[in-house]
Amino acid sequence: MNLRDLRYLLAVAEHGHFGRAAEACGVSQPTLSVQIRKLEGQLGVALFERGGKTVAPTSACERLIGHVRAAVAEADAILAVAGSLRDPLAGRIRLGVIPTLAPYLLPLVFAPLRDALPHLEVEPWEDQTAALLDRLRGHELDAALLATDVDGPDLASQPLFAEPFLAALPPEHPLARKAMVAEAELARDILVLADGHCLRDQALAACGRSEALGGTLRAVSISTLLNMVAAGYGTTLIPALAAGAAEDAGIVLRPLAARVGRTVRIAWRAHFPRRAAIEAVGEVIAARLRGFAQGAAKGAV
Amino acid sequence: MNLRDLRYLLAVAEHGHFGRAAEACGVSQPTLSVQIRKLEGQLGVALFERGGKTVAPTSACERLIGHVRAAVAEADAILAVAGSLRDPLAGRIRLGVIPTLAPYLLPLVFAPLRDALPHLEVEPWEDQTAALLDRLRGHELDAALLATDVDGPDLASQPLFAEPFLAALPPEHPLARKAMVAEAELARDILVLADGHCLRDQALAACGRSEALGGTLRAVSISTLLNMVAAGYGTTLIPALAAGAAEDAGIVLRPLAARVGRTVRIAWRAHFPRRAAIEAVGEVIAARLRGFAQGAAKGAV
DNA sequence: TGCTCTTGATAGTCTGTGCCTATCAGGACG
DNA sequence: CGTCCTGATAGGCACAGACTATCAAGAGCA
Repeated sequence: MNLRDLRYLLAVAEHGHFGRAAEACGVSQPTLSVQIRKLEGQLGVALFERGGKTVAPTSACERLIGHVRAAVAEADAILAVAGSLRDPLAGRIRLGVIPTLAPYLLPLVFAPLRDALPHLEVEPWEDQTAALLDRLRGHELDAALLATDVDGPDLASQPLFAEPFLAALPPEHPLARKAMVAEAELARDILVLADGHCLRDQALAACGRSEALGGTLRAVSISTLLNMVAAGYGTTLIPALAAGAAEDAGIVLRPLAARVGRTVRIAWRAHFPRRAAIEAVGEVIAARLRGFAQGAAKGAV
Repeated sequence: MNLRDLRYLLAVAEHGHFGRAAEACGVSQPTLSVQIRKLEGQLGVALFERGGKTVAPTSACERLIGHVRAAVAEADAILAVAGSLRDPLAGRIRLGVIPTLAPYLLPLVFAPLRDALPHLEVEPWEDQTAALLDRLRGHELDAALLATDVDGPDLASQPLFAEPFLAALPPEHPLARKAMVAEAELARDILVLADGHCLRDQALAACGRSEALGGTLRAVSISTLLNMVAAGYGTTLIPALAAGAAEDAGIVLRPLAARVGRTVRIAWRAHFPRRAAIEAVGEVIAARLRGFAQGAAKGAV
């Protein structure tokens, strides 16, 4: 049994006439005669009573035709839905974003994404790098915005923009009097995020330490860190997109002598079939942040 | 797009593995790979993301799969319903019966029909011959029990049993003293049914008249006729199956000298596809009435 | 009654497609 | 680094579905 046969059956039932049904189906009349007869053979029931001039559906046909209509309607629905899904720049993209990026980047790119890709529904998911990669590999996410390289042949990625780090100092800190801070100078009293944040490792590496300061601080967000710095507990190192939040907290920001920073990139499964959507999202974000590396050093976003 | 392809799609989605899905479908793995890929091409969307070891449905696939399941389920329903309709001795037969036969025959054959053809639902419809033939030709009935020959190449029929006529007389009627009545003797004061009843014409023909007695009587049933006879308004001629009703009304019945009668037959459209059901019904009725022609003359049914 | 028109069925043929086996390619794992 | 697993690809075969041409059966009409 075949969907085509079911359409033929519907056509004959509707027209009550093989010739006109064949015309409606765009095939020849013998084709319809043969296929309907074959269908009757497969089903084991007569579907039509062929009289001299009339073709009338049998009661068996009437019992079946509701299901036939339903099957054909579902098949049409499949085609219709597939048609609406055909646009690679439409649909939903589940996008993971690391916590040190999400609160500062997403407000910047939401409107551009909506404008440039109106049919793409970007659904953000905030978590740490390792969790995002797990979800990405587990098909729970389609892409992720990370600040680290990704490895493994199952994933691919593309850099979007460079984000410098800035020294964040309490106003009364001695280093706040300098126009520029050397990374190593922060090592003495730097505060870093909790385990699992890529920014923690990057900040420690930047100032030449391999271990965090002893202590119980387990800051889970840059926001917490900034409050600690503002209260004079120490210094820290923040990504440039968080500059606005830092200044709002009354913190002094200084560029770093070696201009260290991180590269934000978008990652996806190598076999993900809607790569075009990923690349479009990445391009919109990159365009929004273009020239950011230069401007950020001067505090402009 | 093909129902087979949809089943393949469901199998791959369910197993997440082309090889095992192919085994479940009873085809080779390359067949599935090719057909799924072809389906993706037809739909214009990727359905599965093939990773190194994993096959995961895309979001498009998840959007479509409900319709796919529905289409396949409807197709299965078609097969299941067709299977249940396959028995030619099952289903519904709309059976027309003429009014001079229905009230006397149906009570006799209902139980035998139910016993012999338990899956066949015989739905009686009572009307005069011409109306029954119209409905039969118009596919509103599947068969009809008539007492006349049918003509035309579009209809076929088969005799079931012979039903003699009996003279029905008021007890005080002069003819009631005779053991047997010659048909012509009834002509003087015979009462007949209204226009359209085949029995009217047959009764008139039997006693050699071509016109009914003048008058306003338009009896629409044998029952009315019997009441008229019982009241002494005249004589009539009834089919043997109505003998019981006549005797209940206190009417004297006499066999006819020339043994005229009618033949009850079943008629159907020549192209009606469930001829087996018709013939089975006819055979049950004929069997029930077998030997009736002889017995009826003696008043036994 | 016989002619013609309509309509579905049948025959013969061709092409496309679905299936197979054999083999390749890429990634995982010891 | 070789081996296994898994999906993709290639080549060949067979059948199904489509076409054209034609037949057969009824209906309508002269």
